[in-house]
Amino acid sequence: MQKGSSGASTRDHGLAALIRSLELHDALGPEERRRLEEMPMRVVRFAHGQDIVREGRKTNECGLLLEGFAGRAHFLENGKRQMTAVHIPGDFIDLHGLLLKILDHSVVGLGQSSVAFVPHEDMRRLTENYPHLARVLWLSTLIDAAISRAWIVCLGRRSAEQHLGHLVCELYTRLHAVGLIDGDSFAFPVSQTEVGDMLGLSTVHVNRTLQNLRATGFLAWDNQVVTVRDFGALAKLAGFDPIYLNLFREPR
Amino acid sequence: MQKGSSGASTRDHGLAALIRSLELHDALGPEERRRLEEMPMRVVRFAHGQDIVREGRKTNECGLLLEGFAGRAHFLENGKRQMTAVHIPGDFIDLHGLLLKILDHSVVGLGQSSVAFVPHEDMRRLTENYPHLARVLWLSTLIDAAISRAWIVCLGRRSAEQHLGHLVCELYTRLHAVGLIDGDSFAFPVSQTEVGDMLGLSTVHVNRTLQNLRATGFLAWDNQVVTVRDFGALAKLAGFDPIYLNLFREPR
DNA sequence: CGGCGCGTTGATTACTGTCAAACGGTGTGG
DNA sequence: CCACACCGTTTGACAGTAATCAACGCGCCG
Repeated sequence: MQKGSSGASTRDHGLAALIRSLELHDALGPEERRRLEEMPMRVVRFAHGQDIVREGRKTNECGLLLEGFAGRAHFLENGKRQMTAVHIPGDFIDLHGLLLKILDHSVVGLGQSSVAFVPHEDMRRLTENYPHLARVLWLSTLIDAAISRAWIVCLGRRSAEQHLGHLVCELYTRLHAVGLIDGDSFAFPVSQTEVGDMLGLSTVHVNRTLQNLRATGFLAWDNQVVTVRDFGALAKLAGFDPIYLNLFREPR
Repeated sequence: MQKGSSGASTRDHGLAALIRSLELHDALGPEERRRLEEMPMRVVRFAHGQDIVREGRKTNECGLLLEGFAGRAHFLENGKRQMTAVHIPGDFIDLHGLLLKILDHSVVGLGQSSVAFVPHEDMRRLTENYPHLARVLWLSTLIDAAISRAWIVCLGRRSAEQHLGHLVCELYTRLHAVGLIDGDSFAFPVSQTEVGDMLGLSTVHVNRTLQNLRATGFLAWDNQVVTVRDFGALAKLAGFDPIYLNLFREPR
């Protein structure tokens, strides 16, 4: 873990990502926005694979992902690993730690990432004084939960091809919503082994499944860059319906 | 759906279940408890398999499960079904609907159940005026999310035997925490097909997996009654660690 | 040059789904 | 009271999916 030499620009950039991310679901008032901007935060950069938050630890800060990706990783007795979520810039990676106290999983960096840590007491004060902001933050954890349910459905009842396609659709849609899609592609700095940990598949099978998907022509995935050639067709193949991401503004 | 002829006793009983359930994680103040008890609610009974909340519907009430079980059910294009959670008495079954507005899944009754519906505006007022109570309610949705993550881990990386064992451990632990375990067993009024929809398995495979588990002697499961003969051994087999259920009181 | 991580391929094994059928209990109609 | 249909459980045979084991190629870096 390296202390962030990154100055105010990373901070401002990340804050903008958070606010944009929250405002996907409901507009914030100027006062709410100002309070968020005033939050004290400590920016830290992480290399690929580093633990951002470690399982079982009592935390006293919330991590806000500024750049890069992060995954929630659960480790089993037998050494296997299962990821349960992927976070993108603007996401709180452990907002649930604010109330859960002890986390049952780690959060690891995917690619180079930077995270702003905000003390729990500041978050707490914010939620106590600004009930609407508290609801929007609550909502963001509810959407995380909705994404978890979608993962359960994919794991339980979809084919490997559908599941991998669904993951791409999910990431594409979420990244697109916060303006992080470049043309029709995005960098996704993870190995096929790590994709396997997201989908609950072996590395070998991820490789073969990916080949099948590439053969459809709906997407390309090379050198850790994913290109969605035909989103509609991919979404149909994967049974992806973005409704669960709640990407519409509405008073909450 | 039948209107509840059930009088005040069902209501009081269910309210007690809610408060006991919330107080598993943090004590409530007398004022908070009183406010909860004053909530207007409409009690409705459901038969097995009935929809309690229907997918895609805009709701204006939250359902609080008073008696019986309920499952969150997602339906796929091909007619398959995957359940993503099981609720027990004292749980809000769609508290997330308060902020999500549109639900991406249905909630179906498992066994005969009764549900108290509370208008969103009352819930909203409660959370605005009582920030601590809001946090405890938020926490309850975070624990639901933690349970979802555990399901993902089971689906992705555990054997069918472990997964089924984990489900039994989860239910046993949660029911025990609210005093709903009778001796060392509990009624679980679902068919093996429905268990399959929880575990992402076919009915036939549920049957065979269950036989394997019965053969260990750690549990019995007959006539929809589950008996846990050796919880420690079952938990070890299933890799079950109750930490994620947050069953300890702490200021939140 | 040699080691290493990652992607890829082939062969084999294990797990799980599907199809089909039988069994037992329950409720209904004759 | 019995015949029958229905539902859930159970069993067997078979097919399909995914894990495992092993090996190879390629690019990168010391």
